[in-house]
Amino acid sequence: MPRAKYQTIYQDIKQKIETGEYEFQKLIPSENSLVGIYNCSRNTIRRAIFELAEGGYVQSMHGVGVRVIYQPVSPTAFSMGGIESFRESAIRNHKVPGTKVLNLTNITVDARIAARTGFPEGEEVCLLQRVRYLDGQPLILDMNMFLTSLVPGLTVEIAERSVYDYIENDLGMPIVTSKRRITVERVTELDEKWLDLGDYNCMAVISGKVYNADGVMFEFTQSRHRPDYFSFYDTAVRKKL
Amino acid sequence: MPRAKYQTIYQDIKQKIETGEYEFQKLIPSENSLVGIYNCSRNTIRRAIFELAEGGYVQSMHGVGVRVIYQPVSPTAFSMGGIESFRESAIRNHKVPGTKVLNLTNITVDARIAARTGFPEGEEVCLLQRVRYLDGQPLILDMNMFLTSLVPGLTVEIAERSVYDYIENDLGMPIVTSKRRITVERVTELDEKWLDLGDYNCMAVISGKVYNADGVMFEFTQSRHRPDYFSFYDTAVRKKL
DNA sequence: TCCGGCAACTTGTTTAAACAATTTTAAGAC
DNA sequence: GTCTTAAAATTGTTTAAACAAGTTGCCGGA
Repeated sequence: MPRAKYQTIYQDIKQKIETGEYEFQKLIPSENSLVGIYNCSRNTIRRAIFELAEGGYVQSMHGVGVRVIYQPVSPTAFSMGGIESFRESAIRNHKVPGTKVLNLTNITVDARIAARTGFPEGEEVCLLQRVRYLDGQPLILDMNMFLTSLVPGLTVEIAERSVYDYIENDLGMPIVTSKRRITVERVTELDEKWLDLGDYNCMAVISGKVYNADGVMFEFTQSRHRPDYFSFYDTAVRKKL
Repeated sequence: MPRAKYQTIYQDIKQKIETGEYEFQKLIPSENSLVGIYNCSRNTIRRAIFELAEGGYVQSMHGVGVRVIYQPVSPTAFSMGGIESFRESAIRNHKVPGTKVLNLTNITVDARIAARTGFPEGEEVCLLQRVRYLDGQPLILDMNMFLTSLVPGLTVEIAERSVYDYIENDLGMPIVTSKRRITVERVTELDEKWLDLGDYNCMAVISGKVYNADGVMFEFTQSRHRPDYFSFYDTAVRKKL
């Protein structure tokens, strides 16, 4: 439930765009009109519009108006984007999610791991490896490392359900920023052992560092996807220097 | 040259972070301090900080301060992110760029192309295919389609240099929003013909729709990268509903 | 020593206003 | 009719102020 006014307005306009009430390529009402509609100040309207522009819904044009540039995405395969859990993505893509936990152990960060993940050497982390199923097919191999000091008490039951639910709701630690890197890497023995790969010799890999509300990196994650079930979306707005 | 005050402040703080004057994991001066430093209002400071947060440089903490979470990226291979041209990316990655134009023809959009690109059927577009070299190695296969009505007068010379320079500087059409999709696809005959692939049977593919300042999609682009030279960066900030 | 509570500081949200920059529209001159 | 010019409308930037909400630290009381 959005408590801030600009979030309510954002949601309302977004919905009007998605349902077609505000048509593709047409202009939405001017900022001053929206001030009257939502009974708020122009700044609040502008903030909502700003977020819509970032999501690729609209584009502002100086002296002209705000144009709708949203078009629905054809829901092929398994699309991603933004910060969301596997479970959230699966539901959004109308797939039945499944999870098998391969490994859940505590380890100490050595030099090699420190260089690859960014965790300080000597720190205690919880290593979690999982196979992800969509409609029964094993398609994704997940590896997570959580700082034990910030994410204690992980169990196989939690890992099978949703670790993010546990972190945000049970531990009460908000997740804020996520820095990700997408690469394509060669298939490994582990990939071949656990996934249905066909004759693919590459995997789509998302590596990410996740920061909590204190700005501390508490998770390193690597997600290996079978190529034909991978699709990542991104909207970029060009900055003027 | 940033003309707006918040852009100047953004650049200044960003530089202080990159040079280490504002240290990793430390807090930058409070908003009220920055108001004094830059002699402006708090809103202007907040806007600069907001943009820094979006770029993954800082993270605001309610009631505490603004923490630096920037760490330099190890410059492996060919990294991407944001909206930038091949030439800009190459220079940023300290590689020598090269381009060979394979094809430059005008075609009319048929039903199949319309479905894949989003261009209206019957529209005239300019089809451009290029091989991209980094330090002499053929690594990327680019395909672009430009709306002829908005991007007229394309020549092989322009295609060898930089089409974006031509569009933004010569035609004076600002590029604003770019919606991209990253997938991994099987190698095609064209890939094998023009690129050094080794035994890879997959390619990293970036498909994008590019919109100008009028909110009109004027370009569809597909960029096929050899896996080991592909790396895409993204920073996501979790929204509160 | 421990704990409560208050004060000070910090970021988050909202309003109001003024001016700049750009585009569109309308009025008017020819 | 056509062109020029002015007015109106629209988004972009900046300032100022007030209050809300969260965290820190200090001080005093038990």
